[in-house]
Amino acid sequence: MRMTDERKAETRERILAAAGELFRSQGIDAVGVDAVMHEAGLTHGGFYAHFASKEALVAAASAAALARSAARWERIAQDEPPAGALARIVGSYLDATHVAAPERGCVLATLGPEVARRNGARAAITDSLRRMLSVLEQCLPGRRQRAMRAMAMLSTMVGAVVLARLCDDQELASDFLAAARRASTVK
Amino acid sequence: MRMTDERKAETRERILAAAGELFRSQGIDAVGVDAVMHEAGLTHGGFYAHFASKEALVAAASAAALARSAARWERIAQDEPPAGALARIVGSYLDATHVAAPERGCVLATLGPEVARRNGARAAITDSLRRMLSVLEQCLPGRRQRAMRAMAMLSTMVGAVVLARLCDDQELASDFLAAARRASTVK
DNA sequence: TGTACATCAGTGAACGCGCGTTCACTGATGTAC
DNA sequence: TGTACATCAGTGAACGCGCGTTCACTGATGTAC
Repeated sequence: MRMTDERKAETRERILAAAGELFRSQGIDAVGVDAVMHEAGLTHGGFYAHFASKEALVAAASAAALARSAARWERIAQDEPPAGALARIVGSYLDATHVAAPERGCVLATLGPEVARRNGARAAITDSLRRMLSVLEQCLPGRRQRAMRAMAMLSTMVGAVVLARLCDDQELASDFLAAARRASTVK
Repeated sequence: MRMTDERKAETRERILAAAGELFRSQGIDAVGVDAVMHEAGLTHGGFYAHFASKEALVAAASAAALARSAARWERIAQDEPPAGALARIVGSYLDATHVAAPERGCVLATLGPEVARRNGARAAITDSLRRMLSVLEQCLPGRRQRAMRAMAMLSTMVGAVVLARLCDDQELASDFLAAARRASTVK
């Protein structure tokens, strides 16, 4: 069944995508290698042709998933004027759709604490985290303390999504999003 | 070895405290019932005299740990005038000591996404979450939109601690804390 | 162009291990006489 | 007050199960002649 290098790379991407979705929706430790491979349409034994260990997959999948978010933000910032880009980024992040779909959502809010405990994964996402901060910084109005304001804004966004997902009460959840939106735009 | 009801309750508290620390520092799925019981100075078999299942422990330990935070905030708000209380609460939350000690830190930032995936635990912490919001609201200056501003502030605090723990770079981590402190006090 | 061989992504059975849970037990303590 | 019994928190061996990882294999495809 030998495939060309290109097809192998495609399979690897499929495994990464499956892992990214499953880890985000169920948590890293709750998802086994076999579940990831099954989701990717393969059997579990083939996993080690692509990754050295589950830890390596965790790092690669977290990094890939966050890199997608970073790339999307960068695309928005290139296509629109700063104020509009910022509104789009913040608006889509602090949205009930995002809260309801962790499997496709921001890794910072779905896996933040879990990734923070794993040195490999933590190191692997740092680059995307900086890229996201940089996009916010570029889009922010005014000149003073933009880096700091970008960090505070990202903190508010991540925290609001985490807290909205924690709420048993739908109304409280959407209040968290509204409050964070207000804090991020009125400024 | 029969103990009086009081001693049984003490043992239960010891199990809850051990679970609270271990879950927060290593993650819920990474900590087994036997590790919790060993940390509490007991053997694993006795666990089921206190809890119906690991899930029940997760809910009880998360709730107990967050309730401690809520009680501490309430005590501070009672002992000090609003502005001072707010500064103390925010200052100790957005502190490098807090970031460095997840095992004793706020459950929202250490286990937020993990608890959000578990219906039992999520329901169990809602009360403490509301109490914490209520304390912030009481301490906030001004009258307009206090509930909303309290939610945005808690979001910023939780997000900043999550992100500071994610940073591979110590300097970036303390920048997140400083940025969140600034956003929470300048207002 | 056709044939023989080498490659290696993916298969599926098997491994040791630690998990959550169960259970027969034990022995210190509370209760009844 | 002293003795016999009941209780049940805690012990430690055992259970079935799913985990991460290994490995002999297979067969479609690339390469050499």
